[in-house]
Amino acid sequence: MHIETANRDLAAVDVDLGGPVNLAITLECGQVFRWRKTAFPGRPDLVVAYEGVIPVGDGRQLAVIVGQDADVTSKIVVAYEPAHAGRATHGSIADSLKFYFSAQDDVQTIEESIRGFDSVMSSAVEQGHGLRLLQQDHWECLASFVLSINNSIPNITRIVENLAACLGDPVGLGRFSFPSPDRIHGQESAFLRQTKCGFRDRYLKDAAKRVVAGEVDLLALEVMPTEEARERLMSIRGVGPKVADCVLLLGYHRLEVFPTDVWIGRAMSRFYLGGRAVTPKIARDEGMRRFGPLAGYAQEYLFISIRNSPPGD
DNA sequence: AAACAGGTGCTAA
DNA sequence: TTAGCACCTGTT
Repeated sequence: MHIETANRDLAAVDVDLGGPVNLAITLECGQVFRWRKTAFPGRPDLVVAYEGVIPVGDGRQLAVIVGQDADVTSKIVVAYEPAHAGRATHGSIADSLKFYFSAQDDVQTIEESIRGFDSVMSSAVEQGHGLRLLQQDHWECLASFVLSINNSIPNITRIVENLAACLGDPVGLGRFSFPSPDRIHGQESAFLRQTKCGFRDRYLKDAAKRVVAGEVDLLALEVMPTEEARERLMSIRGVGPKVADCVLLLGYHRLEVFPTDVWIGRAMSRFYLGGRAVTPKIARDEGMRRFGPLAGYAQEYLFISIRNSPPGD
């Protein structure tokens, strides 16, 4: 398919993920920081649309617009600028999207299983229906969650976008790639501060340095046992238990991990630990024990649920 | 405009 | 082992 608009030439491809997807929930739940709400050009029927940047193989990135109609189905439509697609073909771009959106996850079954735990999770799944845990680029995920330390989602988004604009390459739609570790490692701290990353500049640089030096081999982590990979990630300054768990879940699709931030801590305390204040470690252990191999999805539903109705509301 | 939100590293008990 | 503090930016 082909779309002509006033100032750009877009190609479009339909993608079926084989199970429900809700783009708004998936792209705005805080697992990823590169997507913005937009209008899908020439397709007023696609009332939900987001513009972002995804990996398309060989370390290349491409700006895309993804859209869906008002219903939560398994179908999305993807548009991109062919001029920026490089060697990626129509078909390979569709495949890249299937991978990114974890088409291999049977989310229908996952939702049913987690619903079955109790009324808390049943309500949480209802609110998060169509959520998909993504499979993001390893480095972008690691860097993004280093930037998430003691920071809010709008702020993280702003910094990531600044980094791309300052140090990335054009990937279409006026967007820029997320800069590689060596690009970031080469920058002065004073320069990085311009992106508003604040005190996280040295953490970001340490992460970049360790990756460039091969001391943290992001590809090798793929085949490492989760606990070992976690320890390796935590050897980076600025990567503690929460950031490591986010990278394992969202960059390596280790669905058994249960990242525990203050919100999840509150949720676990309120719903499962008798309301008493608990350490993040206790909350995490309880989450992993309860939800086992589905802990990652459970965590995200819980996050959506607790943020919809915070304690003391 | 002062208070607040948010993980991690570091130092002190 | 853990408690308490500093770190930066943006919002209320």
